[in-house]
Amino acid sequence: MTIKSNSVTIREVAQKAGVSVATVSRYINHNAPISKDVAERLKLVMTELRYVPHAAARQLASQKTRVVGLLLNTLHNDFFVPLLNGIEAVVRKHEYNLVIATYLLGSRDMPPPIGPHNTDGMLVFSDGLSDDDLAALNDRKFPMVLVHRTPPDSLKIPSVTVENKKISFEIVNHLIKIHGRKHIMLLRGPIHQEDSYWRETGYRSALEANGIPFDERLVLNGDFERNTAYKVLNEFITAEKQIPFDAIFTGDDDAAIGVLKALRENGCRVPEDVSVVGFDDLGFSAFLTPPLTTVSAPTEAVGRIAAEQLFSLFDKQSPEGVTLLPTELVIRRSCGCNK
Amino acid sequence: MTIKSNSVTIREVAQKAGVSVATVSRYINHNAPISKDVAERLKLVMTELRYVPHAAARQLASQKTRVVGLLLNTLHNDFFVPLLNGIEAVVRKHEYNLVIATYLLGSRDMPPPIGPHNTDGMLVFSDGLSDDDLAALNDRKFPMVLVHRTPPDSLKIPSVTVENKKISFEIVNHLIKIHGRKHIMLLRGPIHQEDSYWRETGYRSALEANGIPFDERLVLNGDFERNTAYKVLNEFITAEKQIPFDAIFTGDDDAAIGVLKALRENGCRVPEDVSVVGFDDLGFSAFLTPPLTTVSAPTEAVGRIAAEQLFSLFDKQSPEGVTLLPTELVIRRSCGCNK
DNA sequence: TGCAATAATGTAACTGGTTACAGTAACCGG
DNA sequence: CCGGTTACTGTAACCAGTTACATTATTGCA
Repeated sequence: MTIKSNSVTIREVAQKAGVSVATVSRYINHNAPISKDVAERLKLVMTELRYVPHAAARQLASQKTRVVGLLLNTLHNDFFVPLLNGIEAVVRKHEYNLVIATYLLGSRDMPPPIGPHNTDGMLVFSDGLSDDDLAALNDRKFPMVLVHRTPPDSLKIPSVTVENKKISFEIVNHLIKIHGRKHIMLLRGPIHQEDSYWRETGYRSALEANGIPFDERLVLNGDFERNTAYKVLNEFITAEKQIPFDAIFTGDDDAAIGVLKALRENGCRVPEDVSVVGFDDLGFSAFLTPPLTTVSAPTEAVGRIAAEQLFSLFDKQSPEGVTLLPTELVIRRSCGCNK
Repeated sequence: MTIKSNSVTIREVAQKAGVSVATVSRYINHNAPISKDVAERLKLVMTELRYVPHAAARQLASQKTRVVGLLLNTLHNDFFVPLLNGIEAVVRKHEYNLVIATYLLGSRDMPPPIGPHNTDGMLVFSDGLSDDDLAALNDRKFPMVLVHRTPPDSLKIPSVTVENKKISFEIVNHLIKIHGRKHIMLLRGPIHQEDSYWRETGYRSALEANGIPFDERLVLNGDFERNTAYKVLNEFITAEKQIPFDAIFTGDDDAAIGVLKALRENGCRVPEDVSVVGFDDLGFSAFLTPPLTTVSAPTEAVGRIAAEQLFSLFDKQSPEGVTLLPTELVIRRSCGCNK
């Protein structure tokens, strides 16, 4: 390429200030004493020349990218707004950069877009990475923190997530005990997704505890996404042979929106005919029609804590195992209560 | 530093495959012919060694980062979910990485976290950057596309945003003409923010067209954020001297949530006592209590198109000026209509 | 006063790729 | 059979920083 980089280099700064490049580098990184007048001179020269160190050169020489990655499988959920906010705030505080990438598990032909080659460590959300990839990176001592996922047994990777099972038991139990619901549908999240798994487990144990047989036909497969939720439920309702149901545990609030839409369009009243409950307590959930009974999850805190743990890994601190943040029931009107 | 980088280098690959590093590089970049058997050998060796090129080294040598940046002032709005999705999809398609950073205009002491030193170009959302910074970067021919903001007169930077004024006129006009509202409050977005400005302009012209005097006291300052909206409106309502109002144009749907909360808590019925209308038509807006009358904006398309324009700038294509995407009225129940 | 520790700075090797330049071998039309 | 392409490959300079090592000046303390 013949395009000359028009950016100012450290050597120009050094020359103009009458010092060596090493001194300039030390000044930039504050990692060695610099005499006061040299420091002042450098400060002047650097602002005058509008010098900004070339990131790639720094990264190559120092073997540090000052970048953390966030690997997801999707961004299609309002859930990610608080999560991102938590993460971004911490990353910014540490003066790092944040790279976001989605990586679908299907795409095994190409390597993940982020990893040791371009970040110092990363946050892996849910199924952003396969167990194998996780193990390979862990072998190379690449700093990682899992978010909404616990590590495979053999790997010691810190993990931050929320309590799913007990609270799912509670919310389903609430539908049964308080509202007398007996035909409770479960709208699952993605298969094999961990939150989805534990929420289902809680759901099943609530049924069992109340002597209600588990009915496979009342389990729908969603993906924590409102459009899918709408489509799946709509198909279910308009199917030929009707299976009666009187409540839906939607798995997450975003899907609840799709569920409410499908119910409304099919003339089902919420909560009179069908109770609906969600999970996450997103910002809008209190304002839905009707206000959504759900589980409040500290999503921003999850992001914040996960990011903090990643930075503590950078400082060679020991991993903290699984951090399970508490969740709590938020009773509103969509279950049948009349707050 | 004594920590040896444990990553595989191009030289190891070259040696193991019995070729020179130049050949390996050419194979990686597909920019020169490679004999078939060498290509096959390299493919094998690279997967066997799990070789991933060192991003910083590539960047330094090629003067390309393969990274695009997105600079925002905040992430606190569900609006950003579709925007991010649009952007991310395009970035991924081009096999680039996406860096996200928030940069508050107040922080003039430190330079923006992303720029020519670590990206090939960037998307600047709204007030993510000052006019001065914009001009400086533009002088250096740094590729940029503005999102939800038009460039200062003197700068030719492509810009992608949505039509605000005409549609704001229409929605306020609707409140007046159809519902007979006369004391319409405006909950502004951030001062000096462009969407906010044009929405206000549309609001004012609708008042004027209907012979309703503009009343400064009915203008509240928000920031397109639900908590602020709640706080500001709540203070207004509970203030000592009451100023009557019968409608609110909230400026955006996320703020509408805060507005609905404040109204509900103060015993105002929507839409009986007060009409509420928003802007953006976020995923949840159809499901609020009551369903929100709003303006649908093609936010995902904005992200997609802006990103595409950035990539076309990389190819030295000419900028496209201001791209103004159409918006349309979405009438639901919160204005008083009874769909 | 002498000697070690510390402060401040410079020289140059090194990071892991890309690519200009050069060179060899095979191919091709006349 | 010959000069000109074309296909393929290698050598080594270069990108813009960091840092080990060396050097000199200064300070502290016995």
